[in-house]
Amino acid sequence: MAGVKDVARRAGVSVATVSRVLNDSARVTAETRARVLAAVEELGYRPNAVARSLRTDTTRTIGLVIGDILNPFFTELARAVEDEARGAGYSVVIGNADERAERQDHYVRTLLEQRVDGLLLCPTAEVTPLVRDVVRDGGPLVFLDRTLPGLDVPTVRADGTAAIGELVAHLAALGRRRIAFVSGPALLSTGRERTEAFTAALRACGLPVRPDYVQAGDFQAASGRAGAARLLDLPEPPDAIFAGDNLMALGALDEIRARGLAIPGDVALASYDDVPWFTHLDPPITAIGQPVQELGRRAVRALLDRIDGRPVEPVVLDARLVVRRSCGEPADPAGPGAPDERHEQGSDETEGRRPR
Amino acid sequence: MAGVKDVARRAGVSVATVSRVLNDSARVTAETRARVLAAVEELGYRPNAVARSLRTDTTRTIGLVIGDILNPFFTELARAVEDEARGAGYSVVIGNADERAERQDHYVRTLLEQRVDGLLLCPTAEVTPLVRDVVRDGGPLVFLDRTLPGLDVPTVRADGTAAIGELVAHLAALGRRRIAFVSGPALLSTGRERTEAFTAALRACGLPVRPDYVQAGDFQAASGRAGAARLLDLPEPPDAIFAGDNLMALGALDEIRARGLAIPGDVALASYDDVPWFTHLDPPITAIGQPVQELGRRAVRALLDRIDGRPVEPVVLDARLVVRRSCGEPADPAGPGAPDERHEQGSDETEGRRPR
DNA sequence: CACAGCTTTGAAAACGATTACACGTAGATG
DNA sequence: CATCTACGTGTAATCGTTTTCAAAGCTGTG
Repeated sequence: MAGVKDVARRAGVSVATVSRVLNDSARVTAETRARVLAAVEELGYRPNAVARSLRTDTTRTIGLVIGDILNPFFTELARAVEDEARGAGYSVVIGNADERAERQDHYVRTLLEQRVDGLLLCPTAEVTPLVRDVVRDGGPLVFLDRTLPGLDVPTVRADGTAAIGELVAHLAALGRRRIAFVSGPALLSTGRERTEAFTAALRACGLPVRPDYVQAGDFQAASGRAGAARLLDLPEPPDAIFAGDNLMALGALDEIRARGLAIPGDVALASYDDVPWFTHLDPPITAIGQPVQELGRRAVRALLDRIDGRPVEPVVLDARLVVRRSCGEPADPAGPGAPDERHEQGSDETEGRRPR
Repeated sequence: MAGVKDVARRAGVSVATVSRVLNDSARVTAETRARVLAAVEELGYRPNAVARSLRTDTTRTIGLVIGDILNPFFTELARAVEDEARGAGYSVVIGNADERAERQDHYVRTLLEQRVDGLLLCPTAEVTPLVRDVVRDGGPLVFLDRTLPGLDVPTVRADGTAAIGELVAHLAALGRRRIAFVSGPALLSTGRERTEAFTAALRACGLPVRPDYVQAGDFQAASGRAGAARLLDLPEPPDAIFAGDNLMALGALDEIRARGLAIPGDVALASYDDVPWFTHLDPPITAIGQPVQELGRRAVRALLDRIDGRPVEPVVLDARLVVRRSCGEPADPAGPGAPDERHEQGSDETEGRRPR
C-alpha cells in the first residue's frame, strides 16, 4: 500500500511537504500543493491512521461501553453519541458489556490499549479494579446513564424521580390503590434510584408501601415476567404494575396476557423507558421517557471537554411521563392509531427518525 | 504512561525480553518471565496497541458497516458479529451508514485508514467509487445481508424466496385473494429479491399479479404507513398486506389501526423480518424470520478466511416462515401468551437471550 | 581442555507518519 | 552592496512496539 514516501517521490517533494499538504498545516505553494494532491489521487493514497496516532498520541476516537446492545434504550443512545461525535470529527468504538462486569472490563481494557482519546461508560454494577485504576489514573472518563458510588467521575444521566412521582399520582387518580413495582438490580444506580422514587411516590400519595409489592428483576425480559407472576400470585394481587425498564415491561405484559387478564381493565401496566413500538402495542403503554438523544449529545460534549482539559459539570436531565392508555384513562383524544409522539420527538431532535 | 522500556528497566532486562514475555513467543526463563510480569503489574503497564499495530501491520480488528442501527435486524446482526469476532480474538468497530451512501463511504474510508484487518459491509444501494476501489484493490471484504451487482465479492445472506412462497400459499389457503406487498427499494438487492419472490409466489398460487398491489417503500416506517394507505384507498383494497421489512410492517400496522380495521378480520398483515416484540403485539404478527445469529457468525468466519488467505464460498441461508395469528388461523394451540419462539431461538443459539 | 550445540538474552532496525530545526532563496531595507 | 526577514522546503529524530541477528552463557562430549 502506497505510503507518504511514495507520494513524495511521485510529486517530487519531501515527505514533510506531503504531510503539510495533507494536514494543511504550514504554508505550501499552491503549485506544490496541487502536485501533491495529484500524486495522492493517482496512487490512491490512504493515510495510515495507525502511524499517525502513534506519532501524535491522539486517535480522534472515543470508546462507548453500553450495557446491552439488544436493549433499544442503549441502541438509541449509541446512535445519538455516534452522531454527535462524528460531528466533532471523532469516531466511536462501541463495546457491548452485555451487563457483565467481566465483559465490560474486556472492552475498557481493549479500548484503553487502542488508545481512545476518551471513554464513555455505562458502568455495570460492581466497581471493578480496572475501573478504579482508570479513575485513579485520571484518564478522560465520563459515566453515562449510570453512576458508581464513591468515584469522582462526571456523569451524564436522566433523573426519573419526578416522572415516577407523576406516574404514581396518575395511577392513584385513576383509582389504583395496589401499585406494584418490578425493580431493576439494586446494584445499579438506575435500579436503586427508581425503586427509591417509587416508594417515595407511594408515600406522597398516602398509599401504603408493601415490601411484597416490590419484586426484584435484572432489567431483562425474563425477570420481568417472573416478577409479574410473583405479584399476580399474591393473595391480594396488585391492580397496577410498573416495570423498571422496557424489557421487563415486555415480560410483564406476556405474563398478564398469559393469564388472560385485561389491560388496563384487570391490571394497569406502565414502564420506565419509552421505546418506539410501545405506541404500537394494544393498548399503547404508558411510559417514562428519557431524553435519550440529549443524553448522548451531552455525554459527548462533556467527554470532549474533559479531553481538552476544560472543566466539566455533571449533567442531570429530567425524564418525562408519557401517558397512553395502559393505565386506564384514554389520554389521546384523537382515538386509536393517531400519531403518538414520543418524548423528545420533534422537539430538539435534529434528525428525528430520518425523513430521508 | 509506562512503556515497554520502563518495564524493561524495572525488571532489569531488555525491551526484547519484555516483548517476548508479553507475546509468549520464544523461550524465556521462568524466573525472568516472573520478574517481567511483576514489573508489568507494578507499573500498571498497558501495551500500546497503536504501536503494536504499526509494527505488525495487523490490528486484530474488523469493521462492520450496517444499514441502520435503529433497525432491530441490524442490531441483532451486530451483536452476533461481535460475539463471533470476540471469540476469535478480534474487536469489531461498527459504523452506522444510516442507509446513506455518503455516510457508508465515510465509515469505509475511516475504517480503512484505521487499517482494520477486514471489512463486513451491508452495502447501500449505489456502487460508490470508493467501494469499487476497495474491491479492485482486493482488500478483505465480505458483503453481509445485501449484494451489489457486478462486483465479485463473497456474500453472506439469507434467501427468503421459499419462505415468501410459503407465506403467500398460507394466505391463499386462508382464503385471501387480494394480497398486496409494500416493497423495499428496488436498488437494494434485498428489496428486489423480495419483490420478485412475491410476484412469483402469486403466480404459483394462480393469483393475479396486479401492479397496483405492489407499493414501493424505503424500508422505513413512514413509507410503510404511506404504502398501506395507498393500498387501502384503492377501489378494491387488498385483504392482505405483506410488508417488506419490520419497520414498514409497523407503519402499515399504524395505518390499519388508524382506519379502525381489524387484523386479521378486515385485512391480514405479515412482515419480512421477525423481531422480538412481534410476539407481543395483538395479534402477534406472522413474519419471515432470518437466521440472524447464523448470518453474523458465518460472515465473520468468511471474513477471517479471506484475511487468512483461505478460499471462501458465498453463503446463502434460508429464511423461514413463522406463522402467528395476524393472517387469520390461530397457529398456536397453546393459546395467547404462551411462549412463542422466534426462528433460531433455542436451536443453534449458543447464548440466546442471556439466561444470566 | 577445546569445541559444538543449545538456550537465553540484548542491540538495533524497522513500521509510517509528524514535526523541530536548518537551509536556501528572494525581496526588502539600510 | 550587505544584511535582514520571511517564506518554502528538506533532513532527520521521534512515537512504542516487534523482530532479526548475533553474542553470551551453559552443558556435555571427544
